[in-house]
Parts: sequence; C-alpha cells; structure tokens
Amino acid sequence: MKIATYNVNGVNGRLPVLLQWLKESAPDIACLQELKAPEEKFPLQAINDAGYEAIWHGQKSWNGVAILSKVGKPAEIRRALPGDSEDMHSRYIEADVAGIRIGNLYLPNGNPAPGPKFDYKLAWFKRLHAHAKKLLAEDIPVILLGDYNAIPTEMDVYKPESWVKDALFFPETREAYAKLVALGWTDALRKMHPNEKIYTFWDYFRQAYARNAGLRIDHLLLSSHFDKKLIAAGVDSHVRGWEKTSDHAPTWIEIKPVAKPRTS
DNA sequence: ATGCCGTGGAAACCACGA
Repeated sequence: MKIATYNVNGVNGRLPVLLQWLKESAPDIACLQELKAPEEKFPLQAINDAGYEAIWHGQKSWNGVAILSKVGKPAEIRRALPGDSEDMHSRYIEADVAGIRIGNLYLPNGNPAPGPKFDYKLAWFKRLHAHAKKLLAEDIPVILLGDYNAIPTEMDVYKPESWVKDALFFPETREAYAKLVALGWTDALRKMHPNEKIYTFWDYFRQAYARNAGLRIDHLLLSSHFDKKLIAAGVDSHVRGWEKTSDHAPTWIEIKPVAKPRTS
C-alpha cells in the first residue's frame, strides 16, 4: 500500500499536474495540503473520475487539506487540531482509511520569525505534540503526515547557514520537531535513507530546482505498528520539474497492508 | 541579501507562501 503527501499549492490551479501524478504514481491514499479553495470549489468530480474518494477541509484563499483514497472512503474523525477553538485555519483533517488512522496536517510557516506568526507556529506545534501523544496512547496504527514546515536537521537543507534565521529552521522549530518524533514516531523517509540528501521542496525562483537547492519539510511520521511494515519511501521529485507545478514534490511510503480492526 | 515566482481574490494591487 502506497501513501503519499503532496502540498499542491492550489488544488484547482494544480489540477492537471495532480491528476497526471495520481495516474502515474497511483497512491492508495494521497493527502493534500494548500488547497487554496473554499469548501464548495474542491474539484471532487475530477478526483472521483480519477478513481479516488475524498474528504476535505477547505477555506477561502489559503490553507486547506484533503484526504484522497482509492481503498475506501475516508471515515472522518476530526477536521481541526484540538486545543484552540479560536483557530479558524483549515490545517488539519483526520480519518480512518483501510485500518489506518491518517492525520493530514499543514503546519504554519511561521515567518517572519520571531513575531506573532512564529508564536502561532510554535503554539500549533504544541497542540500537535499533545494530540500526537494521545494518538500514540490509543495504540492504533497511525500516520501523521503532511507539510510540517520544519527542516529537521542540517542534513535536510542545501545550505544550512542561509536558513538559520528562517522560521523553518529556527532552533525552536527543530526542537519542536525532534520532541514530536521522540514521542515514539518514525520519520519514514529518514529511516529508509539515513545518509542521503532528500528534499521535498524547491523554491520557484533562483532556479532552485535546477540547482537542487531544496529543503526536506514534508514528512510522514509512523507509529510503531509500522516498524516491520515499512517497505520503501521516496520523493517523486521529477514532478517538481513539470510545467505549472507546485513548489513541493509528492512524498510517499510503501507499506505492507495493515490488518483491519475487528468490528465488534 | 532579496519573494526574483506563483496562487487566489479583489481590483489592476495585495496577502501569503518558505
């Protein structure tokens, strides 16, 4: 079973690229971020025609997350990260799909840092940490994936020194990510490729993709239930080279099937 | 050193992204 995360940077503007990638890569479950579309403008028909069912949490202009599946319609658990009822950004959606709890997230960027936007990022990280802890305590197979807007280590950025003052690489951000993983999650891409340069994002300008000036900021975190089930992990980086493409590339894992929980 | 590009929405610029 293949599970992917892809920050599309506008689901309608990106539709041809998204459909081409779905056809070519054929993930069983695809989690999207940055829909940049209100609830009613989600291109459900085109996604259905591509063979996927979907649930989504849209918002006018910004943010927005969706879970696509061709292994049964996602059964929605929640569409907001607990901990702040005032937070109106559509940045989280969680569902059960094929016996797996899927938490799809779009963590705030946080720039400029320091400042109120960075405070919001750290507060969001804190809420994610608390929720991630609860999910692990449930002892069910969970994958927390998405655009974390966090560069975990120096290994995950083409030129660390030019990012030290950026919210994606601030010490607080790295620490928050490390603390989250330390709860008991496995960073799937790093686990499968411990010594490789792996990037999931390249800026649109300065020919970043051509220079391979990238960042690894899209992550798939796995609960221990997948320790012996993870087969492969990778980035469809060639998609970043397509016309009218997102600045992120689809990032995926391949796992052995999970036994569906007994229905009582 | 820098949104230099890109998207969406409102209004021919601005907010936002990483």
